[in-house]
Amino acid sequence: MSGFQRYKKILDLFSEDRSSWTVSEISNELKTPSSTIYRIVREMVIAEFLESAAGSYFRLGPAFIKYNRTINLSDPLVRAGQPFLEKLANENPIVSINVLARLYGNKVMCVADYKSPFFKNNTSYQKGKLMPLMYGATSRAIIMQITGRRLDELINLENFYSEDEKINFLEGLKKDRKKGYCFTQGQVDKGLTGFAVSISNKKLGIEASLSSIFNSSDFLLEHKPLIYANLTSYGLLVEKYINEIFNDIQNYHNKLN
Amino acid sequence: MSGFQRYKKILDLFSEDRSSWTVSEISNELKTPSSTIYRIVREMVIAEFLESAAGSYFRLGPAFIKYNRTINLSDPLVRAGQPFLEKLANENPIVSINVLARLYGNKVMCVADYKSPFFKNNTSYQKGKLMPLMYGATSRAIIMQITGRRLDELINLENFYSEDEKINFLEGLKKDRKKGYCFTQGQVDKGLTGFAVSISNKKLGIEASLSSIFNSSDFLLEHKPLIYANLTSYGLLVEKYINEIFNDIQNYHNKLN
DNA sequence: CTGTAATTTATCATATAATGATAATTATGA
DNA sequence: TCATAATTATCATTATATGATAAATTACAG
Repeated sequence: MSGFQRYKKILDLFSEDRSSWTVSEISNELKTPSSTIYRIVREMVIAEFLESAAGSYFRLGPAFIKYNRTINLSDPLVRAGQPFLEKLANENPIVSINVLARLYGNKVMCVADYKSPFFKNNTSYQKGKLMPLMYGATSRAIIMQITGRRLDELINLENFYSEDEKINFLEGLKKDRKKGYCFTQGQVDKGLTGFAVSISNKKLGIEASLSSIFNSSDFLLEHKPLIYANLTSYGLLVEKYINEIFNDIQNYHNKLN
Repeated sequence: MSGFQRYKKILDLFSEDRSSWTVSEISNELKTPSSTIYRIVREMVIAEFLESAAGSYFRLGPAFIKYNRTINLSDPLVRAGQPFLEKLANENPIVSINVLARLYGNKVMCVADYKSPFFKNNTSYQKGKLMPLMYGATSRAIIMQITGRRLDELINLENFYSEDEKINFLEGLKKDRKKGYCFTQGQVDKGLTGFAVSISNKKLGIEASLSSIFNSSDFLLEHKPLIYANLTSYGLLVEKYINEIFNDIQNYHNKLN
């Protein structure tokens, strides 16, 4: 164990299911003497990456809340897109969850969402949760904008049942790219139907999507044109704002130099 | 620079105003050779605490979103209280922002909030933002539950204009403790009025508050009884649920051993 | 309140890792 | 394509982490 790994290995023990650990539990789990763990934990407590809780347990600290807030306030995708999610929900013909998601490594992460007031179900795309790249409209609208070697790399990380399935997937992707949007039913969550368009900004390295998710039971084919029109127009709007934010950032940094 | 500080110093450069840095900018700012910074940044990129953006800039990475989500899903205060914020908003006589906040070090941090659909203003208590301990009902309901040496320590960290002001503050706190709730107007945000009750759980080390914040222009004295009744009853409910969660956690850990 | 066990901190010789100057390689953009 | 900037690799030197142990502090049952 060396460098940042030393700290990360400890942080990674904390999960939704197991959100508090004692030093001796960590020590056992990582097979590392507790004097060492105590030292490292203390460092992270001082830095607020951990905090001590009752009964000599430790849990993740407030630093994560703080940095997460910084990301939210400064991420061009969130800044540009967040304000439109509610409007999009209001203009959709049926109740919906509306999601901004982006590529992180080889996974997709939702970074902002808005749910219509009377939408009852929950989608798996929750803010901060990593989702598979190959299923659902939200993810598909992201991967469909990627081509060439980059796409190959990502595709090769996935386990397809067969070569045929892989070719099939790529064919479908190509068609969606032509159509300009993705439409899937029940791929990620049973009973939910998703629509998505791509959002991208090369200069900022943003590979993302804007999607609306509906109850399959509410959804009728006649809704499709309006949903598509809404997503497309808001998608373009978000990209326009991302670009403006990029210019702001550039100007800011130019001023500094 | 050593230990965790090495990493934290870099992370702390990133802020809402300056959310992307190049290696050479970091190198200048920290007066550290860029070969060293490159090595450290690379480590953090691998760990997803940083990610590279366009134009050789780096920004905070997805790890923070992930860990923040873990905190949200597992924090007993959030888990117990989040579901009630919307209900509280609906039962209040006028539109409101409803906030769960807790003590972190010597600051107060909002960990969950719900805003009535038609509430226009914004409060300074945003999720993840650190707020002063001495102003506003939200903070006051937290500090008023602290006594003895702990209170002295926290009070001594604050800069009061005079000894008189300090004594005054402590007197007011005592009165609020007796009343069972706090009520302030315009202490943090002009034009906003706040009500708050304490939330605590000794076993879990939770020192927190539940508060409702209103537009001062909407607020009438006749609203007070209902607001107070709502806050008190939901406050007790939240504490009850926190306790249940504590028992769950205990059982879980007992099973593991 | 007291004694005891558990938790946390301190110490220190040794092993290990970080540093930074420099060179080599790899993107990037005109 | 070339030229410049960004990134990675190398390595001797310096600084830090490690972990066994002891000491101190805290928690808590009686």
